[in-house]
Amino acid sequence: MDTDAVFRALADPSRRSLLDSLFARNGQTLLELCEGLTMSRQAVSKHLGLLEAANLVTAVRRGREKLHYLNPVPIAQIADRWIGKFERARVEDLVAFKTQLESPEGDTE
Amino acid sequence: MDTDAVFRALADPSRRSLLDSLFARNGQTLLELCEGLTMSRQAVSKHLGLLEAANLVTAVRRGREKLHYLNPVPIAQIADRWIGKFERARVEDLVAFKTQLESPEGDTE
DNA sequence: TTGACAGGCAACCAAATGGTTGCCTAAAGT
DNA sequence: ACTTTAGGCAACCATTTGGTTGCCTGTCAA
Repeated sequence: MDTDAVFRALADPSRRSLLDSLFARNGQTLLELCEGLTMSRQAVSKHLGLLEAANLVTAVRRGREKLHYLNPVPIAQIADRWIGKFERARVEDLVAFKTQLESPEGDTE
Repeated sequence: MDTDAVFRALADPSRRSLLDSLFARNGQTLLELCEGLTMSRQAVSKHLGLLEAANLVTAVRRGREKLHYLNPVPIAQIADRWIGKFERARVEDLVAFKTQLESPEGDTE
């Protein structure tokens, strides 16, 4: 499990919004993921490649198209690393509270 | 809350090991954090600057030294973003299981 | 079988990043 | 007062990174 690949993959805003897109609708093709984006298909393809290498996205070929699925496991491992076992419940409640406070406004990223 | 700063701060292995160091012992000074590291003090200082800007580390000046503390909240927010409310329990159990399998060996990063 | 469509590969470019060195400020210790 | 110690600031350098364009492979439909 290559930890570094996960963090570097998450470092880019375009890749994060790709994950958001898959979180909203799982199993999209490359061209579907390109929709609404300004950059070229090849750019998106590269990003997906990094996300796959980091195991954040799993891809399945079906005929000539490729379906992409979000894999939440590496993300859960991040939280596991720096949040103490006993701290966890407290911090998660705090986060839920904060996001509820902020959500009425918007704040996408 | 600048999300991008958080992810970019986490993207670097040196910065992640700084967080590890603070997770092991909270409230360290710059020079303490430099111990055992190969890079220069200024490099570490820069890294800490990014971690502070991302709000992953909170620093308090005491006299001429500066104490650094790990803040787990932004990390919890990451998990919140891509792990569905109902998926969470399942994924966390899976991660706990996987890390238990891997832990006997070592695998530091 | 010919054309259109989904995607991959490689070369290339501008910008950001991690690191260095050198010098500066401020708080303690003697 | 002088020196040491903790840390900050700025300029600079090599490498990486995100993006582009151009071309190639494979699958489906007419």
